[in-house]
Amino acid sequence: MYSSELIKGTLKTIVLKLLSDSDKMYGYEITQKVKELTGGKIQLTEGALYPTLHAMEAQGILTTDVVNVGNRIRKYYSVTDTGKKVAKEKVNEYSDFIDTMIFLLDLKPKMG
Amino acid sequence: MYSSELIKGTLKTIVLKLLSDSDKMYGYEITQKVKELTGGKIQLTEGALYPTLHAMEAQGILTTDVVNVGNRIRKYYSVTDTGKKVAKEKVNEYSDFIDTMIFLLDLKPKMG
DNA sequence: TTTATATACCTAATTTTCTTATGTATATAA
DNA sequence: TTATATACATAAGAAAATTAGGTATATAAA
Repeated sequence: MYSSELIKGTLKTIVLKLLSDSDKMYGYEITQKVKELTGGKIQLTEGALYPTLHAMEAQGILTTDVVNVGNRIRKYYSVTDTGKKVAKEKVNEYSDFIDTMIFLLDLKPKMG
Repeated sequence: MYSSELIKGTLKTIVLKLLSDSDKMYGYEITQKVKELTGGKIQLTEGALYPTLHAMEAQGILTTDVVNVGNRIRKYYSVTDTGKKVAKEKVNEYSDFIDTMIFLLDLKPKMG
């Protein structure tokens, strides 16, 4: 787990990236996917995630689809057309930011 | 200029890196150096910088040396031995974090 | 000459964003 | 029957920044 201050400001970008690459995902699923993909290094907290999802829905970036699974509720989120633009902008901006930080901190990034 | 949320959480790391690579720097100088190195993409605000410098001094990470230049005051900051450790840890942690974000967002970092 | 910009420090109120804590409820494994 | 996992949500508080304001000197431009 990274110190919490590092993760600040990356939540929306991460969520939009994951949702852009899949048809739809629900909140809990997003937390688990991020945990899995980062080997537990990033664990989104529900207290941060849910309000952010609600805000992005209110902004027209996401739409929801509530589904009953057994007796439990699942609220699926999908990226709207507007949201897809926002997602690309966010990811591109973060990519540029990372390049700037790599230069500023004189880092050697690993290649894939 | 990046959207302000991205820069959140990186201030201490940036300041410690710059101070580690130079003998001493004063607050205003740090803002100008960061602006110069990033082509204006990152501009530290004094309202964030000065309280952070004071906090790091109180924590024993930095020491100060006040100098008169003409009739103006300059407060030079240097990294202590403890601070050098903290600086390395911060930069290493951020480096690791960037690798994780590159993987998570599926980015292609530029090489130096 | 006076006005704007740059240098150089600082703090306080507010806002943004997150953590922590709490709540509801079902399903399942120990 | 008790703990853990699933699945949603909100609210109080903390952390970290922005915005706005203050003091003061130096210099370039109008």
